[in-house]
Amino acid sequence: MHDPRVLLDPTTDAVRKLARRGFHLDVESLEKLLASRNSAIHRGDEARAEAKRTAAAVRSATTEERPALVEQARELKAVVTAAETETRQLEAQLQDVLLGIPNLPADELPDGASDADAEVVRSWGEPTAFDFTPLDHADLGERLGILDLARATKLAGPRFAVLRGKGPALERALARYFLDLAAEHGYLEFSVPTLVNRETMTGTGQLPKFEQDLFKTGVGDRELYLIPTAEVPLTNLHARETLAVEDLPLAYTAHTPCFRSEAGSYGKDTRGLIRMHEFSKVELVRIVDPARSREELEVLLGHAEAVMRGLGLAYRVVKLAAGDIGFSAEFTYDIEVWLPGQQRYREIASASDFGTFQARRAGIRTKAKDGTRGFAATLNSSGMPIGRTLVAVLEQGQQADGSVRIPEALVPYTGFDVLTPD
RNA sequence: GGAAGCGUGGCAGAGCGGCCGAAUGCACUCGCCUUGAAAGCGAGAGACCCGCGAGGGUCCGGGGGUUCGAAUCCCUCCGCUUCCGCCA
Repeated sequence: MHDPRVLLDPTTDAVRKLARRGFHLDVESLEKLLASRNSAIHRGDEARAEAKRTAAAVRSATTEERPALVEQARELKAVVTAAETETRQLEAQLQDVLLGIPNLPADELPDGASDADAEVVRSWGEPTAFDFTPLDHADLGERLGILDLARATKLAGPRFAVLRGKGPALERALARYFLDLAAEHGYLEFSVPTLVNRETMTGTGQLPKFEQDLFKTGVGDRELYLIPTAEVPLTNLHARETLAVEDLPLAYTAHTPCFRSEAGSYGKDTRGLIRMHEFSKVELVRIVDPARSREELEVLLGHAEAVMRGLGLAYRVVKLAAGDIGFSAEFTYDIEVWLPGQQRYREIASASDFGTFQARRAGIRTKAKDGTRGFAATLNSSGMPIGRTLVAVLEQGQQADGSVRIPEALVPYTGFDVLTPD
């Protein structure tokens, strides 16, 4: 969420920045709304101050003066109540408007609105060359007997997966490897709820605008949302808290299931494990001094890249286009892994700098030694999703005989170094 | 799910319906003292909102009510603790 005064300050250049992501900022109506809210607050404050003085006067008043003062106090109270009602309404309106305004994309991002407009920053590793026609992970998985998508559909519908045998073992190995790397990089591991309340979802920006992307559960009058990523609980751990600047950066990680409705992606990636309603992921979150957020993003990206390099997976890093970054982000790098089955790079992780946007929503405040107060900056990156990494491991590791070579770094976790067809 | 109790500042813990944003202690900040530290002494210090500022307002779990006036009274919701039941 933006500070409306900053947003309306011409030097912020918000209108132009938001236009890059196709959002039209209605400056006039926002200004009007802000001004009327402020004047309602002011009016209420004035009347309340007067009412307090009058109430104090009642006490020392003589019996004759008393009735008139009491009457006056009653009238003032009516004014206060009216101003408060108006303030509440205007405040709610302002909140509605502000919660719907996306973050300002950084100027360094390329123009454009799709992944085709992303700018390649660097590539690592060679797209695997095969002297046979590589299979995609779905075929590989079925042949190896570790993946059963048909039965998953029977259980829950499309976009769910069943893994069997060495499949789940590999999943578990990946998760442990990711978590161990995260620990090496200084991340504190958490185990968090995967079902969270509305406020938490609002803090990181999933709500109110993207309700249709989430799964929701309800029992009686209770409503909880299934997290689409551990970013949500991890970032909100410090919601409505004040953090000492000298304690930053905080680096947190968690391995959780993630649930996404994938509304609006009908027909996309219908095959295999690329786009699931449920998948598991190790997430990395950093809560940092906003003055250092862009440097911290580089650090975070480095940690995510280390995972890919550790597994020996060919990948590239791209800078997303201004119109393609998420609602809450101001800068995003994607890591794209090479998928031989598709003969292209596919997104596997996003590393984003949210500036103070999420912190304002969630109320993650900072206090410096000299007493200066502000909001923290939040960052996050996958580090990595288990399913998509498994896809890459299978596809990049496949061999002519239909077996799959397991990356060396994983062998200590799996206890096997090759997957062979049943 | 049933019963009882409790929710006050970073923590602990006072608080007759007006003099309470709130005693006191600890922790904290700055001075003095000390070779240094501790102790001791002195001073200071809450958060949030509106305002260029002066200043004003809000906040004693949340919401509502009574009253000229509520941390204090009433209702309600939430949370915590203990006991019972149920369960992994």
